[in-house]
Amino acid sequence: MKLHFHNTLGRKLQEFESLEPGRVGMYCCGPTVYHYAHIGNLRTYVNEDFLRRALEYAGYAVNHVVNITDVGHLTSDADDGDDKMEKGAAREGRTVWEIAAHYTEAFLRDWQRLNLLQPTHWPKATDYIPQQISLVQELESRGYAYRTSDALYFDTEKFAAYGDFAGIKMDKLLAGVRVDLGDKKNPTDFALWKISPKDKRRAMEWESPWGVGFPGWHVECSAMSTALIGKTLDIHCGGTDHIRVHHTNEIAQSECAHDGVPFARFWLHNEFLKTEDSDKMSKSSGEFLTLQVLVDRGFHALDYRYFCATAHYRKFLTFSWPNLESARDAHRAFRRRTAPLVAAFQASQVPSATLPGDAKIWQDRFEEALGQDLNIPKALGVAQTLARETALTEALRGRLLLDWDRVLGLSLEVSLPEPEAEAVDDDEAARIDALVAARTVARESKNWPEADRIRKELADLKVVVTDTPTGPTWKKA
RNA sequence: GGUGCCAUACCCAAGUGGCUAGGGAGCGGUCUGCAAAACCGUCAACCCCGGUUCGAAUCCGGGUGGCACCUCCA
Repeated sequence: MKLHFHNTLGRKLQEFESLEPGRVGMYCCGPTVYHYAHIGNLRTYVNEDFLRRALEYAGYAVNHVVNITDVGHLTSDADDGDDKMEKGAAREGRTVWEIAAHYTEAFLRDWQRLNLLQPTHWPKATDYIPQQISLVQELESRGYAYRTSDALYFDTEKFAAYGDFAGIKMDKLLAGVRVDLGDKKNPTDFALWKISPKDKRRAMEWESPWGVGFPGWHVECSAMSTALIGKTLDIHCGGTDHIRVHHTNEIAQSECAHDGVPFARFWLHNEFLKTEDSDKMSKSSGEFLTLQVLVDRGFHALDYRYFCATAHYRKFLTFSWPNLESARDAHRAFRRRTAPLVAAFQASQVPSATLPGDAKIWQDRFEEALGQDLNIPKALGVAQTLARETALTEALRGRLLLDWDRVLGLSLEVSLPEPEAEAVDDDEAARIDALVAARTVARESKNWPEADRIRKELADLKVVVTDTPTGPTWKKA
């Protein structure tokens, strides 16, 4: 099975090949844990999970690294700006370490609820300070760094290919008036190590050859990816917003420190989730939606996962409640349709070695979609169509769907828990049970008007009765 | 100002030169007393104007509208 990805490096579709046969080193930029992740952040991790799963589906062993940024960097590359972690701590009256622990935990909980596979490594930036310092030392010894009063900066002029990745035309950028140079030599120069002012203590700071301070915000990704994967990554992922500054700087740092060894071979960038009024979701603009808010509104986390699967990762996806509801309905119907098929396969005990020819065609269609720049919406369409394709036996369809679910990650083999029903006290439950029993009596004597009258009465109590082969069930609406 | 992206039916959304994408909603039906679910059927689109071509949603030019990045961001 062949995989093709749109590589930001070169901006074109390219057949994927790993450096080492059968093995993939994949680094994905993770969260800064100063606040909850919003559903826009999470879209990226869901898409990266589809990628991870598609690679494993294709037979690769994936060394998957997602960093946890628990050290504050400044809110800008210039000298001013606040530290996000310290800001979070001030906001909540806690220490930065408490903030990091709390939001890391919340993040991992979302990760699990979305059924995202655990990365091979979850490195924390603060656990890799020595590696970051030595990376900066490499750069300094090779002449790529210079000192100012407050920091050690990377001199982007020394890296000829600096603007290539993002398509920045350096001469035009220089004409820009929005960049305050401060002590920097070039507007694109960025801090490798920030030195704490003599008279001020920071919550997080470390000794270094340049004085007590903290690493620049691009350094951690370079240092940790090298430590855990190697100098050259097969795949590096992130949001489109990172192309311009973060990833451009990661490339500069890494390749200069490693004497030109290419930093990453494939760059995949996720497009944003937008809200209806065309804003991207952003924490800095105030209100934002978390996964918990969706859950509180009665959605299952996997409804959101399905929602993400309906759009290609390089396209904007517009969030609105009706759009999410539509995806939820599609998701629930899909599960109801596939559950009997999966059950039929599990009961059939068919040896799963070879696939009959007519099933092979479906398999090929699904894999082809994955291979076309990870076209999950198309793959999902194939799955939806197969679920209704009666030319294949139920067991065979169940077998294919279960196999494909290794990529879709919807946990089709288990049923989704019912949404939290409104709490009902014992007295009320007893009254409802009595009414339902009375209705059953009426139905048994075919007294339909009476049965319907009771259904109506229950409806007034916000109770919905559903008749099943094993008798009626009810739930509070 | 610089760079780039997008426009597909009621809604979401695939599609990159000929081959029914898919889903949700709606409508009609089958089946269950009714309801729910399921199943079947149905509906409809390629922003505008030119061009290339036997053939264009798809390629090219122009226009209009929307958006993103260039400051922390997924």
